[in-house]
Amino acid sequence: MGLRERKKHQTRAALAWAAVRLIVERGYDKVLVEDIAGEAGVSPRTFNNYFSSKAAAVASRHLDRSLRMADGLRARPAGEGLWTAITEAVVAEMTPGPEVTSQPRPDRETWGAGLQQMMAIPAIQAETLRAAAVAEQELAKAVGERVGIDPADDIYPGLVAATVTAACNVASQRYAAARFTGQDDLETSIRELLVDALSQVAAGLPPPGAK
Amino acid sequence: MGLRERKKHQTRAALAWAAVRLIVERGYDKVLVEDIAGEAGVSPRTFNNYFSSKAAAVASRHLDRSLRMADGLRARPAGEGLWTAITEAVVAEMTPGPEVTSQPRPDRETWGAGLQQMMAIPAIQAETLRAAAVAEQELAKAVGERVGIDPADDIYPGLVAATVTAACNVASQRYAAARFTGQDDLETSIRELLVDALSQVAAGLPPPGAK
DNA sequence: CCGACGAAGTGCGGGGCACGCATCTTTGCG
DNA sequence: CGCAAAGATGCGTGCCCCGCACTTCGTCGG
Repeated sequence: MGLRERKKHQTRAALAWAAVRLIVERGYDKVLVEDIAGEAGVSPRTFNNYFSSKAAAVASRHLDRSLRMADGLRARPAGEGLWTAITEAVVAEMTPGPEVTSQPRPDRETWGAGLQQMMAIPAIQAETLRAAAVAEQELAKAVGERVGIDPADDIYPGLVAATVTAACNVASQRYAAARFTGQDDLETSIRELLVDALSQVAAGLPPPGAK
Repeated sequence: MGLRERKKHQTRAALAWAAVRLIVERGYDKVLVEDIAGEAGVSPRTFNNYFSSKAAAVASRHLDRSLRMADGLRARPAGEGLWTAITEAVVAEMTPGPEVTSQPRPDRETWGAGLQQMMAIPAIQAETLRAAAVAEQELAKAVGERVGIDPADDIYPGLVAATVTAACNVASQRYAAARFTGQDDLETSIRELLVDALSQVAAGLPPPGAK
């Protein structure tokens, strides 16, 4: 990869990160495109060469993460069961790294509150969901490869991908909600939430004694 | 319901419908808010009293339909199995009424092409997904009522709702794709697609001989 | 090594859009 | 019949998104 492409990725990442950081700190409508561009050291016009909106910049991180899930799934050993492979690939991407968990507690709470504010903005929700939908296509391909079914021929890979995405959304939502409730021994429990949700959908969600 | 509220609903419906019709006919960026408002016999400013954007107006029909699904589920007989009830409620809302199927064939194809164009616009996709997500909450409540589990206590209702929504999305997507492929003996097969997708997710999507 | 090519960054300008605010009109109710 | 509330409208503003033209700088063939 040449210098050119590397700089491009750097700029993209800088813009996306700046967008998230500033918006979490200040609130969505108190951050101008100008601010984000400035933070990343480029002109405002350039921002829109990378992202079609503020919301898209924020969602791009989610998109990238979701795309890495598909890659992660492809990287799982071939002998592994489908749902085990999926669960591992998902958990690997959804677990916060040390750059988060090593933050001092009060900072993390401030950040979490800001994050919730941000995710409450309709435009952000919409773009985030769209990002998930885009990545879902890629996930469907990866699932198709693993089980040997072309997504174009059979609905199965698409259904698995959609279901996995849905389970992730529910789990994250619940994770965020629990934080608000107060209890936050959740550093590990995001994993548990995901494992639980995925195993339930894999098992087929039977109605009566469902749990 | 007083006259006031009825007029409000009328105006809302007129705006939403005008938005869809004009955009399908002309293309998203060749329709101004002004046009939609004019079509509905209301001032441009009023449009934004009802919808926060063009895309939101379009998605509102999807939102309403999805909300009716939750109501439809509540209306199913109590003895009926959960997934049967869900399937019926979903199919009831997703089946196009006679006002569509009675259109002359060429008109319907033109309309379908325009619809696909519209659904290809990122902003529309995003808002549509968001509408589905909002309605999903309501669906989760309805599921919770039916199985006697509070969505706040247990993840199950949320998972069912999310999974159902996902299955619907996959089915519609596939329905639209098939139309593009040329074969359109699909008037009934949207039903079959839904039944198939829902039964698969209900059964748990086992990997090997999945079909 | 160099020169042309093409991709990325930038500045400018315009068409809309979303919304706050003040005002006018309609509705429902006592 | 008249008034309080809710809705519709008009106006003004700040921002956004993008098209276009121009500059800058990696990249690659000769």
